[in-house]
Amino acid sequence: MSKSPTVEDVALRAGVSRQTVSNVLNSPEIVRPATRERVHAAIDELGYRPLAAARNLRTRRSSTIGIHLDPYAGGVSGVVLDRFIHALTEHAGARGMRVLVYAARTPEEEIERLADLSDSGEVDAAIITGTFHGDPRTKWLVDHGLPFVSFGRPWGEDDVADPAHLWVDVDGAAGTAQATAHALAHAGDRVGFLGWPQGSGTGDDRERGWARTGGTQHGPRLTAEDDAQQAKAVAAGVIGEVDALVCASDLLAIGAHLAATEAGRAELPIYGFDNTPAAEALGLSSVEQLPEQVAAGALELLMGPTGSVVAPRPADAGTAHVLVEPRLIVR
Amino acid sequence: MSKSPTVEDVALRAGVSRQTVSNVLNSPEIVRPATRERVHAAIDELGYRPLAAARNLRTRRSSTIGIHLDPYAGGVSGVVLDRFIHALTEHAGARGMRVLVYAARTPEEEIERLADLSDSGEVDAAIITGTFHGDPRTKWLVDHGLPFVSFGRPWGEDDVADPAHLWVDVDGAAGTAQATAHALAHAGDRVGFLGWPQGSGTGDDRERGWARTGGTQHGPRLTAEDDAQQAKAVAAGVIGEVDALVCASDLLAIGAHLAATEAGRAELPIYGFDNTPAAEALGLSSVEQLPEQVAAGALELLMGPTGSVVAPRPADAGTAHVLVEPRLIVR
DNA sequence: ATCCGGAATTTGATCGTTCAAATTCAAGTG
DNA sequence: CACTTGAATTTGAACGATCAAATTCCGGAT
Repeated sequence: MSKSPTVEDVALRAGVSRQTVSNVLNSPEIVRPATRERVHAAIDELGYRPLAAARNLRTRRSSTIGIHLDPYAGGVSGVVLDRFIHALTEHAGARGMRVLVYAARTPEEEIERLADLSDSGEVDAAIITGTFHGDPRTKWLVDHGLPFVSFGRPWGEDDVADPAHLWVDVDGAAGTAQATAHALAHAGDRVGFLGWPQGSGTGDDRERGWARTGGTQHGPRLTAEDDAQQAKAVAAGVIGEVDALVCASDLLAIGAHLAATEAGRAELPIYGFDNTPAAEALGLSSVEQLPEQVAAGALELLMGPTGSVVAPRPADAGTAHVLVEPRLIVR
Repeated sequence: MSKSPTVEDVALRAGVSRQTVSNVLNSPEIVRPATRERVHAAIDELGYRPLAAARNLRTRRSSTIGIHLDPYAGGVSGVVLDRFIHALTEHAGARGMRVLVYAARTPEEEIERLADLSDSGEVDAAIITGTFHGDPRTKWLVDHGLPFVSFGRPWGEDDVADPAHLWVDVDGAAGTAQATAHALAHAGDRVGFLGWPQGSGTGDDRERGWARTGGTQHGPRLTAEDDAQQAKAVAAGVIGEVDALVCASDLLAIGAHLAATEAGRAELPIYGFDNTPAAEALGLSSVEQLPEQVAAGALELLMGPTGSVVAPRPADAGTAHVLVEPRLIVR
């Protein structure tokens, strides 16, 4: 295995200078077409690829985005994050970006990782997930000057009119609203809601969609932790009194489904959230988050509509976020 | 934001030379303790971190491992890969390695990505998943000289005595054997097996565990594609004739569970594989793959028991693989 | 006092790329 | 034909770290 060719080797072969080769790769439009072709030919013949480290050193850019990998919590919803990361990787690749994953178990540890990656220049930007009100990570990132987008809005403030930073999210209320409307149209008036205990931004948001679509008028509102057995127990009490149940997560929906089945009402329409493989396997309707669109939105906020370098959009009112409308999958 | 300090700044501050600072970071043992402390103090005061690009350029190493991210196939088993990647990221971090993910939809596209990452020096090694007999990726990797480990053995040859490359895997047969033994001990003699159509290395391996533990003697052997509805249909025919069902995947197990429930035998012991959240939610027993151990094994093959640079173990007979014994989770 | 040898530290060179400035080229103008 | 102008191309320097070789330091033997 001989050592790989450098820009100099290509230049020699094409009868031009280093810089012209570099220009062909980075600013093709300023190179005369005939020259450009000659250089391309040389590149192909030698199988040349720029060494990332050298380029990164000179340009002080890594063209890499860091993203946190949640510890396995046992919850169903990890799937959404996984699909998001996958979509992000694909979109990033199309824009000449790479995706580096890092692990951390606490927000503090995550800040330490981010400091590593940022100061050593390994990432140009980060994407954080599962933000909450008063999240130390967002403050640190803003102070530190590392461009970033959060998947999940910065609950607590008016995050649309006065955003603290860039964010992407799924419009949970719109999702449960779709589910509720579908239930009202096809199942009956008594549409209940099974959600999480109050206080989580995401959960409250999803409940809002049900409430504003008329759910409160006829159906009960139940609460359980995100656990199938607990959901089953809670749901069991109302199976006879509802025509349908809208749930804040697939896990809750599975619990409700188990309760319905035991009560002999297996056909009771139940709507989950996240459209996980489990919901699909059980034949439950579910709200699909469309992680692909979220990923595209995140990159757009970080890099502009078509750019191939990180150039975050300013966090101005109304334009600092992407809110994706989810889609109900009926089964 | 002033520009970040370099090794020179630290040296100046500590009253030593560049190289000594470098030595403190890379070969602390050759630096006199007093000097070492002085340098460390300077590093802390300035908040210095080595610039990865510069180091990578000089050392011709990236300390990064590339791993493929599967496209979302809709299957339950993605969870295992996700947990594997998470564990890999944690272990890698502890050894000073980073994990870069890349996306590809076909083996050919994956080879193209690997060529990119390898030739541009962005990764020092790769981990590929879902290998099959005659996989073009392994041949390419071997020819190209990029160190790698496959998650999944190179089915087809005698991969233990005459391994073509390094690999890690979970002992599927051992897993179904555990499940079968448990069923025989607690449920009854008639233990059936619900697997995939013959021909997939993984599936055949899992069936083998059931067969060799005595399953064939008393229970039926069924086949379905990895789809809950199909599994349900197939299982429905034998619910009355078995005391337990061992399945090749959680998705099959869910299908079987649905069939059992409809037939009024909801309590029929059913064993899945992968221990996905869905199985947990439904209260099904399942074989847990222990992706954490697989990840540790992969790194050990690539970097030795404690090393912090990529130095793959030679692919010799008997020592070129790590086969993890899975664990049955009883519910 | 001088010399020796290993440990500790410093110096000079280099990795491959792109930036910034300088140079050459080609076409048009007076 | 010399002269301008803008486009195309080349040259020299720099990014920040580590390697390899050279140098200094220091205690012990002569």
